[in-house]
Amino acid sequence: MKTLQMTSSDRTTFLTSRFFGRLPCSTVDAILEDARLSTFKEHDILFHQGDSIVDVFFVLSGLIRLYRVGKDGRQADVAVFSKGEMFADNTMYLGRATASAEAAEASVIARFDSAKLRQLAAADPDVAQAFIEHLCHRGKMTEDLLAQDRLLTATQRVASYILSHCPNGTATSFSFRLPFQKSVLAGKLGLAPEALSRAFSTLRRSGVIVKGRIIEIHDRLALERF
Amino acid sequence: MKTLQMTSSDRTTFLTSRFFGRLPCSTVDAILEDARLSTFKEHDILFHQGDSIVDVFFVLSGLIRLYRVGKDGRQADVAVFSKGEMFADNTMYLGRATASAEAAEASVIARFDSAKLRQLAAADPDVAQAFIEHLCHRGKMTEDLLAQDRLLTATQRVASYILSHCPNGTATSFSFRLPFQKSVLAGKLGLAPEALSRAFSTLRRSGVIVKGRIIEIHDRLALERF
DNA sequence: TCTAGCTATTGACCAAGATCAACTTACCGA
DNA sequence: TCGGTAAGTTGATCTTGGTCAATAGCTAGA
Repeated sequence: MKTLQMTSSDRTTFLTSRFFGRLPCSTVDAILEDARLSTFKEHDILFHQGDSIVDVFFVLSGLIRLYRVGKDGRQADVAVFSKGEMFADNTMYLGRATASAEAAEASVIARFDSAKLRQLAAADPDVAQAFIEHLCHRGKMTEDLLAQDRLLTATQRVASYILSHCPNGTATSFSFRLPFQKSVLAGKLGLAPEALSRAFSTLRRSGVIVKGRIIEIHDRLALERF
Repeated sequence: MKTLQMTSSDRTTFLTSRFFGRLPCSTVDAILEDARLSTFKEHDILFHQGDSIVDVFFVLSGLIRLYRVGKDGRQADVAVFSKGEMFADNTMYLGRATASAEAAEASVIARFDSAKLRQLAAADPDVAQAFIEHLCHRGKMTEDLLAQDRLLTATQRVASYILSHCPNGTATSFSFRLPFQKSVLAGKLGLAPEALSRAFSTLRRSGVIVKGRIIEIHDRLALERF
């Protein structure tokens, strides 16, 4: 882990993010003054489930996965965060990490002091609002995963994920590049990597072609029928 | 649905709840002035997934389940709320219901105007903090369910639920009464009712005896081994 | 260019839980 | 007290996805 200086590109990442983007620049500046940047190598652990956490984290680049560990050592992902996303903000109030955090790729992470942010949230309604909105959104993402796990088959979950990357408009074919390894997508969707692979294989008959990280959809309507 | 007056017992329910309990009485009084109470019969729908919601809801008595509906009409519970719990507060900021709400038992529900609560949260840091803490807690509950679904078998999930009702202390045997029908517990744990029944049957060999809604645990340590 | 290691795919097998059906138990109202 | 209905249990079968192993493909470094 190495300490870094913030670049103007980093600053842009903050300003265009969900949390910071709705705050006045002066407030953002005040918060960013306190930012401490670190790099993490792939597989580095940021914190463990149950740890006392005194920081809030933000992804400047790379990928972070949150996971819980079962008694038998197996891991289950509960969230994945990419560039521009804040995480572990719930620990400002819960105090302890609800899951472990690991860098799924080499990452640059900014950290902010929880106590200072709590004070700022108490003093500035805009900051409190930003947290409330962020937590509402985060909660919906988790609820989405729970509902999908409970309602959909593996293939339907993959189809749904693909459709969520469909550009707006009426195009029936499109392609996109997976922003991470397939094993990370498998974890996010609550599947074993083999099951993800089989789901892609099943979707091949519905016009989904996988070339490494590139996913080509030849018939969007066929996907929507899953 | 019938409109009701608030009783002193209702007021106590508010004051001892997670959300209201941490607020000054003057703030609680201001919020409760706006409360509108209604009764719902079992199976009454409060709102549907996707509805525009302009209220925040609170359970004074009874039981509310939030569920999502799949394309095939199947339902998956994503949360269950009992007396003293607030729900659909995320719609203050998301605007639309992320799930449908149904009374799982005859219920008395208080409703509060979202716009007024948003204004109050913007004006009063204590109210904003109460929402933030409530959303953090709520998010952890959802993450708990997601992680359990992904990590545990049906029997382990039931064992875990039972252990969460274990009184503090060193007693190795105890009993408690399920606060709702078993079919509601099944939904909450993401199981078919038959699967819940089989899990209880499996746990019989580990000292768990089911008598209607009464669950008797004869060997807590055996349960902890699941 | 080649080799080693990592990622992903495919095959085979097995376990868990859903689904459907039938039966039992419990509760409520007449 | 009796009958009807709802809740819960149990059996059988099927589907889905996990696990383990082997293989293929891809990438990076020498």
